[in-house]
Amino acid sequence: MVESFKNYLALYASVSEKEYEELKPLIRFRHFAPGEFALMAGDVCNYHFFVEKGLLRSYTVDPGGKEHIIQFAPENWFIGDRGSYYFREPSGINIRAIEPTDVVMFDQLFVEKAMCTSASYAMFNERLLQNHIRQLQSRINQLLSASAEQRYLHFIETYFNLTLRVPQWMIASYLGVTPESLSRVRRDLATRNQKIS
Amino acid sequence: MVESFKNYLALYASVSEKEYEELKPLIRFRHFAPGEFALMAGDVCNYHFFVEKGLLRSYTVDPGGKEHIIQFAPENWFIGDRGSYYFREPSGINIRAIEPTDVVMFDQLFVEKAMCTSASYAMFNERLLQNHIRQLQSRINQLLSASAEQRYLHFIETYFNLTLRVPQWMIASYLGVTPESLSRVRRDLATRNQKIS
DNA sequence: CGCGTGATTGAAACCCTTCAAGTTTAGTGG
DNA sequence: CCACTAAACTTGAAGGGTTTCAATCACGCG
Repeated sequence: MVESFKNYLALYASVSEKEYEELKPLIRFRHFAPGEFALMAGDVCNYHFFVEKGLLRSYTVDPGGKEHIIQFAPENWFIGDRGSYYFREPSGINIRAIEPTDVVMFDQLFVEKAMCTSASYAMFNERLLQNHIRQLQSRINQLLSASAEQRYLHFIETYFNLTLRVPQWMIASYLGVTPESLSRVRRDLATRNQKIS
Repeated sequence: MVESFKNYLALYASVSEKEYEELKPLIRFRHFAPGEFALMAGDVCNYHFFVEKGLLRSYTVDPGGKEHIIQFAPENWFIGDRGSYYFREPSGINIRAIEPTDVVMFDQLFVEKAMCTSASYAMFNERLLQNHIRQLQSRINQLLSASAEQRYLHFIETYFNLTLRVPQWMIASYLGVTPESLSRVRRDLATRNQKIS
């Protein structure tokens, strides 16, 4: 067992070994095989997931049956549906494994306990929330203003390590374009770079 | 003075009259004329704004000089740039009055004091954050999946009262389409409704 | 090998934008 | 109260970026 969750909390939330041991009974470890669901749309999201190893994705399915990827979660990322989790509503999103994935699952009880146990955990939690908002905001901004090519360039710049692990059609879905369009964008970028050199 | 901020806090954050009086020295009242800036891109966002009367909007300006509206804030809404505010970074957004607007301005000190003074304020603040995330998420989802017409229908459904106060080109900007496109969408909707009746 | 999934390519269609007129509306000063 | 102006909204025609649909290619795996 790698226990990267422990290391992560120590590093970013200053949770000591002793504090972690207190909290450990409240968390659950689980494995997901590729394609397996961690959350199905319609269910209430009872857990947040921390990815120790592997890769998850969250996505919605529109009325036309098309998937739209909300987020990828590789190692040391959190994923879940805060809206559903916090307001106890059925979730509109699915969370599913891309690779074989080991996660830590934790719920509201854990968060409350952690905030009591470790003073810095509350601050960490706040920072997580604020950062999440910042990231969502920036994505909205991009969807409003950038072309397919600009979005793709921004994606590989920001998540370069993912481009090798995620099938291309999922990246297209994340960017809000069709797989065909992304393929053409990539071809045009490649031919343009050839001409330059 | 209407003091709708006081009423709002009493209603949603269970802040008593006495608690409010304690906090009042930390807030600032201000008026903005139409077109006036409450925050200019490049500055750090030092305050959150609560709109007592009037209407604000926040927007970004892309490299091509086009405006993209992030949010409208009518009476009893909060507006600000959480990212800039929390991480102390220069903001990328402008906040500006559409109508003559009275606001309450408050900063981190107010929030911290409020959380100490009123136990329920912390919960309220958390709910505000979570709700914000939920709303951003839903907007991303819509930008990924909905056509101009669907977005417009969703907008008038959700913010009907705003459609009468906000110029149409700003609604277009919020939806991520050109004013011309929105005009056509509206015409098509109108003629279609005529045929039905 | 053959199957399935993902990636690519082409051609046509579609939605939306752009640009360039008009038209309407609202506000201002005579 | 009207005339004038500027801004907002509308409309048309042309163009661009993306999608759609269909076919083909590439690859990994039972």
